[in-house]
Amino acid sequence: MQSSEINTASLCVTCPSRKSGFCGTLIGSARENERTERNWQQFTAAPAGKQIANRDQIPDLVLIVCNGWAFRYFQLADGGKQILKFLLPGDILSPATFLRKAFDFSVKALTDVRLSGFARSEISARCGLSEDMRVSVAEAFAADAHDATELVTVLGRRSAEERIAYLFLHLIPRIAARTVIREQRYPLPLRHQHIADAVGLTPVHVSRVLSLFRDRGIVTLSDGILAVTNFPELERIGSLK
Amino acid sequence: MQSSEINTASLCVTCPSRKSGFCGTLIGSARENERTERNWQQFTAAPAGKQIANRDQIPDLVLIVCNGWAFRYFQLADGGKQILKFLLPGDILSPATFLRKAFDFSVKALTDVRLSGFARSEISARCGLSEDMRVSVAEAFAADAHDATELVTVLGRRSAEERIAYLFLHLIPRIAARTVIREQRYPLPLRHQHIADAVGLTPVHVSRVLSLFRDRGIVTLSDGILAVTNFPELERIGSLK
DNA sequence: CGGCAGTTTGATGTTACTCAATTTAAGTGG
DNA sequence: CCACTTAAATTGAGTAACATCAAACTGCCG
Repeated sequence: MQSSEINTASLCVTCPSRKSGFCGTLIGSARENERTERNWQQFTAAPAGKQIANRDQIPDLVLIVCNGWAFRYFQLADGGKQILKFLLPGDILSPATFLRKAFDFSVKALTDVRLSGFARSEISARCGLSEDMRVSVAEAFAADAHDATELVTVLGRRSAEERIAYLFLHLIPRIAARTVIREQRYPLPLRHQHIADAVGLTPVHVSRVLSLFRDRGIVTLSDGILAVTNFPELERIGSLK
Repeated sequence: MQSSEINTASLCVTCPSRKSGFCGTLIGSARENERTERNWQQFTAAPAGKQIANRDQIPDLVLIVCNGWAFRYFQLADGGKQILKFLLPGDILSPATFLRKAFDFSVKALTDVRLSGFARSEISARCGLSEDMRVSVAEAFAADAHDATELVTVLGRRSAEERIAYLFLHLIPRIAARTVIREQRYPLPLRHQHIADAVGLTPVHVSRVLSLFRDRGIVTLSDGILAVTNFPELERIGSLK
């Protein structure tokens, strides 16, 4: 089960999908690449569970996940969390960092992760030069906006089963774009608690729903592997349209 | 109770708040204004209840609400709606239209509204010229992202009372930026059904919660006026932090 | 006056939460 | 390899929150 990795030297080549990560035009024309390379920071490593970014922080770097999983979340006063998005290799921690803007959320490493960062000043400069760069930045915002629209709808209007099915359906293609999948088995390093925090349920109820899915032969989640046994049914339950 | 209005001729002047609407740099330097003016479309009027934009549609205009209220929503197959955001004068129907991208949602007029539109090609051209313009576009995305983060958190983790209190707290400053407010009475043209669709409840339950708020002397909503009688308590209930 | 849309209220049902106990899995040190 | 520990998952029982259904009530407009 090889996992993909993004590194500074070959970002465009290694990035699994132009649509899902911010890498399409980050490395621009050949002429400019030399300058670009120098502006990438060294890798930063973080162990599983470590908080990578804080709400209200204003970093000078636009950070990207190179390896491993992380997640954006909003911390509640009562100790609860709402997970906003799971971050896979190629994902930007926060598009808001393109501007000189504070994070709206915190970010935590889910597995061990490595990050790379790019100076915001460099991005801004490039936006002045290249239409592709501007579009690329805007696309990053637009992709997040799209996800947010769907997530709001799911949380506002769908049942527990539908929420969890939606989460899986949303993650499956993103995982598949980054690893070789055999026999519909997707690596998914989530605890029940993470799923609960992502879809607005309790871990206890997540367990019950997953048991149901298992008994009905739809999906099985164990040992960090999501095995899909009845995709059409999963889609019927979790699809928004 | 005068209501504010945005019009083509004096967008910068009339717009109530640079932060809440997209108008800060839409009209750029004096030198360029003449060209800009010509590119604004005539007003478009829509009666209350009319659908203004469809999901999956790709318009050539970036549309802005000039007058009245509208809302973005996601239509479900089962007839349900999820309202994503209420649009007040100065708000862009969808930042995604800056790119050549389909709407992620539909938009409907809540009251009678007037709209104005700007050719996307014009915006793109200006992005090439002006740093302010680029920032302005990015700010529009970032503002929506911020709202979405909070809304997801509210829907995922808070009770009915908290959701409704949050909605009011979120709307109050936006209304105040656009009308003169006396005695804590805010014009709010929402039916219970709209509130329900916005925060993921049924209109029946919205009615019960509003009765509670009224009985406890927190807020009263009737005749399209939201009268706030105990703001600190409302804030205690609806605040996210 | 009648009709309609929206709100309110009551009774009942369902979903998902809470609390608590039990099981399973994964280490860890002997 | 085996006790011991600890985190996570499962299961059951009771409860709270919100939905659903239905009926009555209100204001408004023709």
